[in-house]
Amino acid sequence: MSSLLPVLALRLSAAAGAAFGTPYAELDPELRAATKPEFGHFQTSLALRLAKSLGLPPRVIADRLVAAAELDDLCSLSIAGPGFVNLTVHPHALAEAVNSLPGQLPARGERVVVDYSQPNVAKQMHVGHLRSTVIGDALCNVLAYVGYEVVRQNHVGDWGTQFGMMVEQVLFEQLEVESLDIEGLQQLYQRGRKHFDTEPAFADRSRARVVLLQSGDAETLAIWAQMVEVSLVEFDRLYAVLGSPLTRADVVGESAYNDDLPVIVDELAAAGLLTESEGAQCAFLPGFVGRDGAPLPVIVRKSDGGFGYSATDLAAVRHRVSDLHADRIIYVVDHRQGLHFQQIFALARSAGWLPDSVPAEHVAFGTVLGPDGKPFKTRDGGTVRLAALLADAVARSSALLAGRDDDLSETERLAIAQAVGIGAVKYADLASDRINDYVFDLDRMVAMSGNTGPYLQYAHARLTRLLEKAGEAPGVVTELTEPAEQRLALLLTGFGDTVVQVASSLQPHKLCTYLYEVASALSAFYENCPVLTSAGEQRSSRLALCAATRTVLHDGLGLLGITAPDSM
RNA sequence: GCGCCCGUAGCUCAGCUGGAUAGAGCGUCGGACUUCUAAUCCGUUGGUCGCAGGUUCGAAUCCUGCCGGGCGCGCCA
Repeated sequence: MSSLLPVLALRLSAAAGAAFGTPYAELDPELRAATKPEFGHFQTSLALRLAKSLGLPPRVIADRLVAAAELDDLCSLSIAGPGFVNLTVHPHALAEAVNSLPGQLPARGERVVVDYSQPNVAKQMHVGHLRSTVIGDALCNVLAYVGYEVVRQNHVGDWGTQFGMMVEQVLFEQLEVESLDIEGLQQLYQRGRKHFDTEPAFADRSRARVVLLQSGDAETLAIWAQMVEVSLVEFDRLYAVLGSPLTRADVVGESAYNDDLPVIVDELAAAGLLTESEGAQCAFLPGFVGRDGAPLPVIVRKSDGGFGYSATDLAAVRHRVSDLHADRIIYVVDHRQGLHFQQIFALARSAGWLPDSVPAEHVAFGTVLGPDGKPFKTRDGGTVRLAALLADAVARSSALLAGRDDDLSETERLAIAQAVGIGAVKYADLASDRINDYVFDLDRMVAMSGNTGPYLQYAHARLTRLLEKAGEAPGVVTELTEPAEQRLALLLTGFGDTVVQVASSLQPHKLCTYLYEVASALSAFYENCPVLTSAGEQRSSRLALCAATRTVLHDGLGLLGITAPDSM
């Protein structure tokens, strides 16, 4: 017994069954955290909801429920208001629950494939990639925690017509690609684009070069591979700065599906799902309409014979189910691609590549906005480089750190500034519901008060210091007398349920909200309950409570992909 | 035109598998440092939950219709 709520809910269901007949034991009592301290720790409105079907006044039902409940060992029950049943957990049961907080759940024998980050070769990573990477990392951690085997897939944009143009420009300029960095590649792209638009002969050569690339011409592939390499070096660098576990082993770029694309089209055609329309091979699915109510196609093969991005996405779905044996597929991609994924999932199911037993979910997220409330851009309208953004954040936290008088070494200070700056950005990205847009505001992100990363990190650092000073290893929680310590203990027991909920709803902000509540409860505890200056059993019990809180904060931040330094 | 998403305190956001007087933070104002790290804490101020109907014993939450905003709707991904 460790997570209180499920146990209490089960017992209440049993009580309903005993009092009103077996079928009622199936009812979820919908046990919730009490809305007010005077209502105890949990509350249920079960009696109110049963009033109609039982034909009895709610309070009578509540009376019988309480009489039938066998909960004396865990909590006391009371009836209040129109018929709410309030549960107040006994301190010893609460203490026991804190002492046996569950960790990572056992393997469930299911594999989840998570597609996220998706940077593009020859382009600087920007804020859009930040969101996908940060949210994707957090979800991978959470899914692993609840027992999934997580397979990361970084669907890097490394294929397509623009690479024909870029290779052609490299040859034209007689460049050594190895000498370029990511910025050099991006500028090369811009020169190539201009060249393409102004010189028809070059445009023709570029188109021919795409064919060479896709058919495996050695010289073309070599130049392309160098551009990919330069880009991956940069991605690796940024993942390191971000603290993302993504590696090259997770990169399965668009190019990886090149050989599958004809097969995709053939299989769709064989299944009778393709129609030629305006020279393109299209799948028209029921329920998808565009402007003027016209049927909306999924274009798998373009009129010029090339494959559309939908073909690549379909190949990826197929690969993930049949080769990677995914039991669940997740795409962390911005909300504007919602319709696209609806189409891909529907078509993949029609084609038999995606069985009904495998859920496919588009984890959509909103746009990062600038101070003007419009999509985040530099002053001249350019893309904000992720590298610059992160450097700014670290500089900001570093400046705050510099204002403190402590005895940290320069390396320690740097490491903390890094953890706080990056943590601040990540937390801000995760703290509100991902579907909402948010304004990128560094001042707010690095603030030490409010629902921010630094605030949580600070709570963790204080606890670490306190436990170091204690001079004894924390034992177990034995007494919880003060309301502040009960409230904190109660919250700690909700950690596991919160993580399970996030694994299901794929909403990391629920974990943020929970951790913030823990940190707030810790503050109240801190104010009201002296730890180091208390004595005897009270001291050791409070130390144990602090240790448990520190673990929850540390692990919770870890699930969010945020480092929790031991001092700040 | 059709579709998806959003609209809660001055600002930024929780709450929305319906449940007791709608919660935080920031900001305002006022307090607490020979610190369990004041990068903190406590108090104060503040809301027609976009509008109108409907379902219900009960609606910020569910349904319908509006209003306002964002995004999407065939060969970019």
